[in-house]
Amino acid sequence: MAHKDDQRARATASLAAHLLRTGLAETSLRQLAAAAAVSDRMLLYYFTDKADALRAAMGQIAVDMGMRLAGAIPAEPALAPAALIAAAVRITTAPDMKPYMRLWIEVVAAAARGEAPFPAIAREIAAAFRLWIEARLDPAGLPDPAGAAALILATIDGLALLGICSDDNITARAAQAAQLLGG
Amino acid sequence: MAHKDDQRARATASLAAHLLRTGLAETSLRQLAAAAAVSDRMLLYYFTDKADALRAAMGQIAVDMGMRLAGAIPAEPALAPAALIAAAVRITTAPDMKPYMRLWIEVVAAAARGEAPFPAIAREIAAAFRLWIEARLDPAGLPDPAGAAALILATIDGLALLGICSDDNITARAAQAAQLLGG
DNA sequence: GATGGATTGTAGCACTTGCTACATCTCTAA
DNA sequence: TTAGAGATGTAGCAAGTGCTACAATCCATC
Repeated sequence: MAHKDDQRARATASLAAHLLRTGLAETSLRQLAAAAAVSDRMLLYYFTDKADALRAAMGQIAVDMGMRLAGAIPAEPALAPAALIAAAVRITTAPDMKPYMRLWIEVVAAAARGEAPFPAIAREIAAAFRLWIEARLDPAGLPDPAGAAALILATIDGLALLGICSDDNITARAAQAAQLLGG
Repeated sequence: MAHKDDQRARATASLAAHLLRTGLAETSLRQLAAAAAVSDRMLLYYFTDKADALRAAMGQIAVDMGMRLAGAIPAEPALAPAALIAAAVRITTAPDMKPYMRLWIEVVAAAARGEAPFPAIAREIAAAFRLWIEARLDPAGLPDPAGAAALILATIDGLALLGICSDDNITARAAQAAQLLGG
């Protein structure tokens, strides 16, 4: 049993790296198994089914990303909206964050399609993101801090989306325009 | 030949409606054929292959959406950024626009995955959107009007994305926060 | 009515999908 | 040393995928 848990953990890490590298383009059972360097038969021994494997990998990724963000912007002091936008955009458009943001867009789209297990995952991650922003947002003078936090999240996600279907130049200029709001 | 073109046009309209209704969740050849009320064999007679059928349907949808937007905000007079954001958000978050925005998100994700014919489609539509915004944006006092237009596009897309993975309440509040920027 | 192209149906191919039945192997506890 | 649980391989299933070969039908022109 210990061995099985161990192998499951190892496979989870491999799958997480695979998803960050390739997005959701190669997520058939056999492709996932190859990425984890096991047979598809064994993948379904470590995980109850394909959705379980994806769930585990996405959970790992969410934890990774959470630690990155927590380290990047401390919870104190709270920032004014413009400053928080500027900081958040700077972080999430950095090159090493790109795989995370791209995967995030794909997860949301899979959720829109109703493809298990992504609807639940997307809701969880979005909520966590939003609370993370809200915790760092100075509510002074804001009629609706939660709404403002959600708007900041939308702006970040929108920039990530733009990065997929526009060239790097115009995307960078949009990010810069967002940062200029923060002076 | 005329008959074939006619049938192709009819099928294109059916496929466009189907995509708006179901997104990209049901896009196998047989599902598309059922949506167009023809056999899969005939779908591949009207179109050269599946990608061609999707391309035609998406083209139709892009035209539809373009007309809606053109009618919603006239090209003159140009608006200040805040006012344009407010107007654009009001329009793109309206209920009858939701299917278009949801499909758009799915198309971008399919493009990220490299799934033909979506990469090309996504780039075309994003560019058209961006130019549409830029044409309505008063450049006075803006250091980079094109970058500002791209940011507005990102904000709109981000709100659409938020609408998929957050509840309606918080999404509406984010949209309202965006509109408040416009006074 | 015959001819020939345009149109349409039938049937299927080779492949991928998620998943499973069953046999075999390994390794520990008695 | 053997019984039994855990771990792994082999093989395959039923369903779905995009697409195609082939034959049949329709319909305008000669």
